[in-house]
Amino acid sequence: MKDPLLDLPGYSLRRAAAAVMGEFVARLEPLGLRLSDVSALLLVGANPGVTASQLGRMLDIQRANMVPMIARMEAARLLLRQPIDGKSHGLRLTEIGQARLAEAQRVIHGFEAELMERVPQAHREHFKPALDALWRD
Amino acid sequence: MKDPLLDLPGYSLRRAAAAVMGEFVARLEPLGLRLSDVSALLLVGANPGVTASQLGRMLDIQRANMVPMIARMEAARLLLRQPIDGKSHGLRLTEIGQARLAEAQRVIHGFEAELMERVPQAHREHFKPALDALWRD
DNA sequence: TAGCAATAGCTATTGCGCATAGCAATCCGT
DNA sequence: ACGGATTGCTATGCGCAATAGCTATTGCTA
Repeated sequence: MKDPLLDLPGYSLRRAAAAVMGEFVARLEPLGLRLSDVSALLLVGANPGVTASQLGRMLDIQRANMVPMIARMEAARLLLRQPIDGKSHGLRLTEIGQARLAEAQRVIHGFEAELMERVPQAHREHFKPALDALWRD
Repeated sequence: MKDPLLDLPGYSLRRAAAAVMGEFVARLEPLGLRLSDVSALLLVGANPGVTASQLGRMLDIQRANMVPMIARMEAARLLLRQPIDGKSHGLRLTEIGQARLAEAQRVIHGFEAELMERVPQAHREHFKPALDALWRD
């Protein structure tokens, strides 16, 4: 059976991302965290007081889509919002949030290490730089 | 503003795939084709008579999700289903489907060329092999 | 300082891709 | 001939992201 897709780098990118993210999501499941939660957790942890808008810009997520995400994490007692002025709120991790972040970080680092192991050593150092060229200008 | 995500190869993979696929989808829009349509079009074009199940296995798409996809493409007169036996149908491109495939191939090849151009030359030859190691065993 | 554009947060809705569960009909190997 | 596997299908739900539109507040500038 011919498969012309196998010659297309773009298809390789798509399938590789799907496979890797699927596995990552599976490892996150025991923590009760979604993919998007983890990035927010990391970013709020590293930048206490950021607003939802700033977060959205860093993650390239629309403001509208930040709302349910923040609400869910707040409901899970992972973070809290404190008013900065009349229209902005600063986000900070609760203690629960910090603990969950620490767990997530263990998962992340283990996962990233295994990910890089799966890339043949000859290509390893080229992996991230090549990908970064495609989305960071 | 600190961004710990930028150090994670997995995040680079995710964002690169999203950026690249977004751009690709945009170029497909004038043709009235979805991302998943294109892969089906390519595969049916290269393998006339394949069944939806075989297609699904090649693309790693569940049988259940093939149904609306095939139905849509059939409704658009891109392909037709002819019974093989009492339960299977062979898929073939119509003339319209073949013409649309040819258009899609032009888009694809142009896009793939530009994609590889955006990968710094030093990393270029490592790009696809590294990705393929992550999803093809 | 008054006015106005930009910003922050939000609601509501939609689309895409993918997953699971279950069903009826058909095929095939022992 | 029978039972397990396969095919195509319905129905449904989840996660992520996009768009349009709204209110209130902020902050620049004329």
